[in-house]
Amino acid sequence: MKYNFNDIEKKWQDYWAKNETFKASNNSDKPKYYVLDMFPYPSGAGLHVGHPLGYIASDIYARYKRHKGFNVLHPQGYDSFGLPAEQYAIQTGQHPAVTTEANIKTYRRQLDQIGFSFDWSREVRTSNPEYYKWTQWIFIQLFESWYNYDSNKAEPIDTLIERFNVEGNTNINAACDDDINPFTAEEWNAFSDTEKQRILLKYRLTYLAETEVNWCPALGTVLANDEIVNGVSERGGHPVIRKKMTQWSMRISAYAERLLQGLDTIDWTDALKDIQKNWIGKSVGASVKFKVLSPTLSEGKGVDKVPGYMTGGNNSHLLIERAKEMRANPTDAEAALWAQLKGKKLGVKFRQQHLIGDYIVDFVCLDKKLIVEVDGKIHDYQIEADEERTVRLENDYYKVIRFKNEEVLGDIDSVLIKIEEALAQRESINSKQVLSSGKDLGWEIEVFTTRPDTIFGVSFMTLAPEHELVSQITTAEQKAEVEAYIEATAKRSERDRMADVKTISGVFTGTYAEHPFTKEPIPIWIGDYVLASYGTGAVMAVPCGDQRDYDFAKHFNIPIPNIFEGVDISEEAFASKDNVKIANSDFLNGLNYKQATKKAIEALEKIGQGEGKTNYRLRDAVFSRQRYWGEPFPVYYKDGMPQMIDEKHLPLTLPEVEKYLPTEEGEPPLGRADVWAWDTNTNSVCHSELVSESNGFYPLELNTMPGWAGSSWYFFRYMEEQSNRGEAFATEGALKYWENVDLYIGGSEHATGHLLYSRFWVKFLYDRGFVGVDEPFKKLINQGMILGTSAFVYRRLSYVKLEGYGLTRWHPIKHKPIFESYRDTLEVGVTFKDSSLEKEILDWIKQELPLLHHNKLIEIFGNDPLIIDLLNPMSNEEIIEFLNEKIEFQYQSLHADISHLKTIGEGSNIKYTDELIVEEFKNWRPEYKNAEFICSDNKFLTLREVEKMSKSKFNVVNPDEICEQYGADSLRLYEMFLGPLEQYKPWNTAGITGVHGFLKKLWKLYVPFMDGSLSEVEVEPTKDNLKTLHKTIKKVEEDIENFSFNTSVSTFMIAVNELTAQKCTSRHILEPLLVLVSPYAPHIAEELWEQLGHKASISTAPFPKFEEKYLVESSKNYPISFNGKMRFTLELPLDMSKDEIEKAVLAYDKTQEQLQGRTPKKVIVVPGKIVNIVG
RNA sequence: GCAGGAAUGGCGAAAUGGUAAACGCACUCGAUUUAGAAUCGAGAGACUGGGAGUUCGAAUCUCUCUUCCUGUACCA
Repeated sequence: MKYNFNDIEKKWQDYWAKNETFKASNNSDKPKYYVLDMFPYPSGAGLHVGHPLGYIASDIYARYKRHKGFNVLHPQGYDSFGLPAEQYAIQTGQHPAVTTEANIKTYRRQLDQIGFSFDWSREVRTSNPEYYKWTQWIFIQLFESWYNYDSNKAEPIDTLIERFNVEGNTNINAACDDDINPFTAEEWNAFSDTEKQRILLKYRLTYLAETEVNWCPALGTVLANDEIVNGVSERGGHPVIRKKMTQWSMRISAYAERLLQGLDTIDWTDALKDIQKNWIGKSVGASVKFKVLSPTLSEGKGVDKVPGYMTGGNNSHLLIERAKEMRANPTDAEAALWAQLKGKKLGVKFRQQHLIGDYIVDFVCLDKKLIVEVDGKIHDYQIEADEERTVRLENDYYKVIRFKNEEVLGDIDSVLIKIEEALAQRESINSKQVLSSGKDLGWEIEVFTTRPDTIFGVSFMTLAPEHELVSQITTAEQKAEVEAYIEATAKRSERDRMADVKTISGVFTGTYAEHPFTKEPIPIWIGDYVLASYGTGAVMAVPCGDQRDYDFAKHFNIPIPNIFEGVDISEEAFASKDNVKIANSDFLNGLNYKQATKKAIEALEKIGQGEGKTNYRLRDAVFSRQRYWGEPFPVYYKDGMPQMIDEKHLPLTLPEVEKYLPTEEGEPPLGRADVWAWDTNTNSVCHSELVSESNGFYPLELNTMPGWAGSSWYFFRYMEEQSNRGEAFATEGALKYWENVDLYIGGSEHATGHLLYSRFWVKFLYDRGFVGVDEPFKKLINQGMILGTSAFVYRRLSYVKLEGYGLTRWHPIKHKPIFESYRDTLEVGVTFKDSSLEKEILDWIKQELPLLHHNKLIEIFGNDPLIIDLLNPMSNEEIIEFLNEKIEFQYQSLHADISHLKTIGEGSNIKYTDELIVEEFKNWRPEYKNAEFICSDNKFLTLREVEKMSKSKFNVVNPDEICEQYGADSLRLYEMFLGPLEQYKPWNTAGITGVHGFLKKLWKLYVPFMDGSLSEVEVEPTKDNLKTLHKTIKKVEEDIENFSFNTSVSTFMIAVNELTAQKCTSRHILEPLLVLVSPYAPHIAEELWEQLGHKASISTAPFPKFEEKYLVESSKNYPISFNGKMRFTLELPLDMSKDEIEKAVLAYDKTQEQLQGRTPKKVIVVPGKIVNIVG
C-alpha cells in the first residue's frame, strides 16, 4: 500500500469541486465565520512558493473552524484591473482582458492544485462589469455625500443643499476645501446652477480639484504617495515628477479621526496599527497667530520702512535712472499697451518700467504680482537672458507673461483679454491685508504648534522658504541674502534635503513679529527645515524645547530662553512633556504640560490670536488614473461640471480603444475611444463625435479609477451568493448575516494603501446605512514573506572621464558586454582606474576607428556633442592620445535567472550552486550574445543574495514542481513548518523531505486498515495511545487558535512517532488523529478517512474533544535544583503536600550528597513543578 | 533621527518566570540492498549576542550596549 500522493490529491480535488464541499450557506443554524485572504492580482508570472504561505494559513484556519462547527465563508477572487496587464497590452497590443483571463486560468490551476477549501461559487473579479457596476455605484454615493462634523458622519448632499437654502454656509461644520467663501441663503439661491455645483464640489466626499500629483511620465499615470518608493515608481522604478492636474480626489481626511479611533476596536498587530497611526499623523496643539511688525515699530532692530512700491534691489539707485529714461522713450508697442493699462483701466493699478529686484520690467501690477513684458527690442544694458530673469522673478512669486510687439500692435484686444485672465488667476496681496488685523503691515503669520505651553519660550520664528509672505516681509537690507537662500534651497532636491538633515541653514528676513503676550519683537527667519507642505509652513521656534529649533538658534546665535523649571538646557533642548514645570512664563509659571497647554490656549482665544487645533498628516487621496484598464467613472460633463449617470443605467462599461496609450494631446487612453460620450436622451453611450451640449450629448470622463477602488469593498461582495448579486452589491440579509471579515490574512505592504482605504469606504458605507459594520477586518494577521536567493553577475563598464565647465562627466563607452566572475573585492558603483584594462579599451577603439570616424564615434560614445564635437576634429592617433589616462571603470551588478545556475544533486536533493552556465546566460538576452566572460579557475561565479522573491529578480521557485515531487500536502505542511507565520524566511527546500517523511509515516499507521491485515475486532486504545492523542489534541487546538502552525506540525510528528512506537492500531485513536491533521494535510486525511470506511468528507467531522483525564498523572518526576541549577530528578506522587515534598526531598540521599552537610537556608516547593533548595 | 521587531546547534526553529534546547534538515555509524534510492535503528553536536539588575529561580521581566531586519522621513 503505497502513499500515491499525486493520485490521492487529484482525486480529492475533483471530489471537492464536484460536490461543492466548501460552499458556504447564507442560511445556517451554525455560527458564522469569515476567513479571507488579501485580494490577489493575477500576474502573468503565476504563483511562486511565497504566495501560498498566507493562503495555507487561512485555509488551515477555515478548515479548523468547519471542524469546530462553524458555517465558514472562505472565498477567493481576483483584483483583476491593474497596471501590469495594461503595460503588457501597450507592448503587445493584446487586450488586457485577454491576458488577464489567461493569467487567472493559471492562478486557478495552481490554487486548485494546493487543495484550498475556497468557495469558488462566490468568486469575484473587479474587472467584470457586473462587479464594477457597484464600484461605480459606491463612487456615486460618495459624490452625493458630504461630511458633517457636527453629527460626525457622512450625510446625503441633499441635507447640505437644504441647509444652504435656509441658512447659507456660515454655520456648516463640514469637511471641505480650504478656499470656501461664506455666503448667505439669499446669495446661495441667487447663484447659477453651475455656480452651485462648483460650490457643492468643495463639500462632496469625492470631488474634482486641481492637485499637485505624482506624475510618472514613463507609466503615463499618476501615482499615490504609497506607490512611490525612494522617489521612483514602485512598479518599474521609473522617475516621478510633481505636476498639477485636475483629478478626482477622495475626502479621506474627513475620516482621519475615526480611522485613528477605530484602530482601538480591531484586533490587528501593533506594528500595523502603528504604521496607520503614523500615516494619519495626528498632532494636537494650537494654531497661533503672530502679528508681523513693521520694521519701524521694532525700534531700531529692523530697518526703515520701505514703501510697498519700492521693489527694487540693492542696485536701485543705479537702475532707476535707466528706468526713467525708458519711461520717457517707450517703443510703439509699449506706448500702446500702457495707454490701455494706466489709470486702473483693467481694475488694477499697473506701473511701467518698474524696478523689481535688479531688473526693470515693462509693466507690473504689484498687488497681484503680475509682470507684463513686451519683447522685440534689445535691452542693451541687460545682460541676463530673459528666461533666467523670468525664473528669478517667479521665485519671488511674480508671474511673468510676455507678448510680442506684433501682438500688441496687431490685436491689442486679445492681449488685454490674456492679461485679464492672468490677473483673475492671481491673488491680491491687498485682499489678504483686509483679512488680517496686523498693526501696521497688516500681516499675520499663523503657525501650528503642539506645545502651546511653551509659548513664552519663543525666541524666533521660522518660515519655509516657499512661504508666501517671505517676499513681502523681507526688508530691503536682507533682500539679496533671502533671495539667494531661496534660490539655493529651491535647487536642493527633496533627496538632498533628506540625505543632509544635519546642515543648518537659514536667513533672517529683517522683519519681526510680535509675541502675542509679551509684545516683544521676535525675529522672523526662513529656513528649509520648515516644510511648506505641513501645517502652515511656519513655526514658532522654541529652542529650549525643540532640538531643531535649538540647533538653529545655537548656529545663528539666537537667544535660547529657558522656560523649564530646574532643567539644564546648556547642551540640548528639553523636548519631553513629562515631569516638568513651566517657568519664566508669566501666567503659566508652575504649571505642568497639560495645565499650561489648556491655559495658554484659553489666553490665546481670549485675545483672538489662536485656538486649540488638531492637525493630521493624512491627505486626501487622488482617485484618478490616466489609464485604460480600470473602472470608468460614471461621470459626464455639462458646462464643465461633472454629472453622475443615474444608477439605473450602470454599469458604464469600458469602451474599446485601438491603442492603450495616451492620445497625442496627452489625454488618457479613453480619449481614443470612438464611442465614448453620453447621450442624455437615451441614457446610453454614444459616438464621441456627437458631443453637443444643446442636443444632450456630453463628453464622458476619460480617467479611470485606481486599483484600490475595486479592492475597497470586495469583501462585501463575497457575502452575496452569485444568484442574488444583480439587485444590490450585497443584500441586507447577507450583509447582516456575515457582518465583516473575522480573519484577514495578507502582507504588511498593504498597511497604508488597501487597508486604510477599505476602512474609509466601509465607514462611509456604514454612515450612509448601506452596511451594518464600520470596520471591514476584525482580526488581521500579516504573513511574513518568503524570500528567494538571487544570483548576481558583475558587468564591467568603461567610461571616458572628462573635466571642464566646472563639472566632471563620465561618458560611457559602448563596447561589447564584459562580465567578470564574482570575487569579494568587486565593488558596485565605484569608479577606478586600471592601466592594463585601459590599454585593452584603447586598442579596441584604435582598431575600430576608420579614417572617417564621425559615425563610429557616435556608435562608441553615443550621440553626445560634449564628447563627439571634442573628438571628431582629431585624427585617430590624436584621439587615442587624448583618451589615454582618461578611461575609468565601474562594476554593475545584474540579476541572472537562477535557472541559469549549475545544479548539483538530482531529484529531491537538487541544489543550485553559485556557478553560472555561461552558454545559457548568453542565449538569454540577444545583447549578451557576444559578451565576454572572464572566469576564474574556469568557473564563472555569481553572487548569491537573499531578497524578496519576485519575477523581476529572477529568483522565483514555482510550487508546481514541489507539488509534483512531494504533493500538495507536503508543500502545505512544509510552508507552515518553516517557522512562525509572521516571520520573513528564505526559501530552502532542504527540510521538505522531513515533512514528506512524516506523511509517509502517517500513512503507514493506517496500512493495517487497508491491506486487510487487521482483525475485525476493534482494538481498544491503550493508556499511552490515549495520552498521545489527547496531548496532541490539546496542543494542536492551542496552536491553531494562536496561529502557531509551525509548532503543530512538530506536534503531529511527535504523535506519529509515538503511535508508531506504540504500534497503535486503534480506530479510536487513528480516526480523531485524521481530523486533527485534516486542516493541514487535507488530501491524505480525506483518503484515509474514506479507507476507514467513512462515506462523507472529513471536512465537517467534529474536532475531537480534549479530555484532561487522559493526561492526569499520579506522580511527577520532580527536578531538584540547588540555587536554581537542576542537579537530579526525583519521582514523587502528585498528591503530596508541600511539606511532605520538602521532607521527602531533604531525606533523599542525593540531596544530602549535594548539600555536603550544609543546612539549606530555604526550600522552595512548587507542587507539580519544581523543588529548589537554597543554601 | 524616530517607531517597531529580532538575536538560541552547521541550518530552520521549540520552550504559561520553574528540568533549556522539543521537532525537522544536514552530519556520523549500523541494519537491509549488487549499488543507489527508500526504510529501520543508533549517535554526535549549541548552556540562549555582550554587560548589569529584579528573583529562591531569567531565553522569558527591567536597564544598558552591539548587530541585523522592517516601517517612516526635518510633522513643528
